[in-house]
Amino acid sequence: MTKSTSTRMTKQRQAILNVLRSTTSHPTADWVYEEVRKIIPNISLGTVYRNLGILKNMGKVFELNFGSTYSRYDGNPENHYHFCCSQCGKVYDLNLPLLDSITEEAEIQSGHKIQNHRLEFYGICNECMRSPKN
Amino acid sequence: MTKSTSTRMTKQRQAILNVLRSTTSHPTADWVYEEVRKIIPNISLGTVYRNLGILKNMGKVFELNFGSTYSRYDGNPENHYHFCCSQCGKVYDLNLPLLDSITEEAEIQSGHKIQNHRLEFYGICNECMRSPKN
DNA sequence: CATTTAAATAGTAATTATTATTATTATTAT
DNA sequence: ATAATAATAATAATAATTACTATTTAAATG
Repeated sequence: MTKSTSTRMTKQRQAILNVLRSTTSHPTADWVYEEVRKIIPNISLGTVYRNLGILKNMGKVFELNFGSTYSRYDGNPENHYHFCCSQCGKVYDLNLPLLDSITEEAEIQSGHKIQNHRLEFYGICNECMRSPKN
Repeated sequence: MTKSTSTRMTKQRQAILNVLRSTTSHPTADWVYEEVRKIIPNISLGTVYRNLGILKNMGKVFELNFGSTYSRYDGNPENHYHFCCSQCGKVYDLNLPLLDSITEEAEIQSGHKIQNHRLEFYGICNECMRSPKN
């Protein structure tokens, strides 16, 4: 196994992971960049993107891409479901049990090897319902 | 109601819709563009994008954005679930019953007004399983 | 501890999907 | 036929993300 799948936990990488774990707001790469800059002022945006990708491959971070042109990142790598507000764009975690049986069902029905699934809900969040023009 | 929500079914728009309805491959805007060019050689890529957006708003087309940096389009606007191959990137339709009850459940649990949901499965498609290095 | 080696970084340039702009063309209404 | 306006082609502009490169950093080894 000379597979040198590098994993130096640099201070940049650690700071990015810490930022992601400190919020439930599913931030964008740019938001993470701005936050980490408060700690490491001269960090590069490219470093943020590269590490988000590495952390994703390491299974420590999850990438979400809803209807937008940009990705959001989730510091909770366990599968869970999301709600995305069509008005303000905020993404919320949902506390629902995982649908394990549906994965099997889909596998049997389709013949593909299914590893995981993603479930997302769309609508208007309760915050926007109170104050419509957010 | 002077809301002139234009809807001229131009030959470009119709051709785009026809192309989308003629395939189950969930093509990208660029693929649609190339296909439509076989019929209307000087159609503009901007026209394809604009019409995909209009058709989406009209509810005739569905936009999918999986793990990629680009969108795919589906000529079937009815909600249904998808499988996306992590190896070759192909997107397949799944023939599973809709999970209506989970929507209610999520609404009650979260307090948000939920309008629709999206369910996607990821893994290796049976084609890639046969010939690994696609 | 000094040296070697390779990964990681900052800074910048390049890419790429998508959207905006604009002058022109086509379609519908009067 | 004329007027009004939606749609188009062609092009330029945006914006998120990725690639590049010289330099720095961290781990490994002697």
